[in-house]
Amino acid sequence: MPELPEVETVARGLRDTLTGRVIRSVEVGHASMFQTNPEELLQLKGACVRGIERAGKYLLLDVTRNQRHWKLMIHLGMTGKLLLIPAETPRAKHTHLIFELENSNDLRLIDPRRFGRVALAEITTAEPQAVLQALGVAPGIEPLEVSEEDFLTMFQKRDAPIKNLLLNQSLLRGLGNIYADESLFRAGIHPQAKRVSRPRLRRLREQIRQVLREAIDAGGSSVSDYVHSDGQRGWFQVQHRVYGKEGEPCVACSRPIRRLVLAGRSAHYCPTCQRW
DNA sequence: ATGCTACCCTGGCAGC
DNA sequence: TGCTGCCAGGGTAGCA
Repeated sequence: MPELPEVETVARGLRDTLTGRVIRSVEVGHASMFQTNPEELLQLKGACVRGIERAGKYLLLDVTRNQRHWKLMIHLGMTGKLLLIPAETPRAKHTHLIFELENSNDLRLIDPRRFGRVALAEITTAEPQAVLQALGVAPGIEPLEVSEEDFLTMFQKRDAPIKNLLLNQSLLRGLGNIYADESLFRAGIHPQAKRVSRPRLRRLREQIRQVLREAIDAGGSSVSDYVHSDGQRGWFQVQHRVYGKEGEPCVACSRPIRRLVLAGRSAHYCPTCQRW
């Protein structure tokens, strides 16, 4: 569920409170959540969280103990929540990871559908790239950092519908269904368009950056499950122009928004404002 | 190499 | 009030 703005909001919400904290105990739940052996997570008992960052839709925590250094990857899938809450809070159903911190708070991962993933990699002499690969982090470029030239070359030679390409995390990492649809609408490009021209790709890049920045400012989109690490909802959903608006009038031309299925997902678009 | 489908899960909601 | 079917912000294996 969470895309780049939602994951960025979670990372920001955790950064100040989590950085410098010691993990007093570790509890792991359903094994299918763990890409690496869940037993390895138990090594983090007594470790200190040094920092938290976001790469695409992945959260990356730096953790150290006795000169050893790990990166912990947490992906929230569709329904994952990462909450920082008082330790005495009753355990929610579908809780799959608990870090009890030394300040009487817990960091808890709750994910009903279990589409999320957790992986741990020790940082030794390996190249940073190899560590990210071991953690299963998609190799795509950050959409807020991609240069115009890289963006153009990335999409120009591909033959798939532009919406499918935007969802491919090994090209750009961080866009999901909501922000792909919203960016294409703002750029006036039909989701099924192929071989999009350079001027229109430039416009698309600008609109992607714009919509992501606006969404981060609004704390992300809370459509169903997503909440910040403190349980608060995001508010960008009220600014959606096409996502979830099938049948409603287009904000630009008043004709009804339509929906089709692409890459196994709903694509929402305006058939008059968005051109092939 | 690239593109597409089926599948992984649970829960909420509309319609009967 | 059930029940059924459909839908959902994620990714990936396996096949053309």
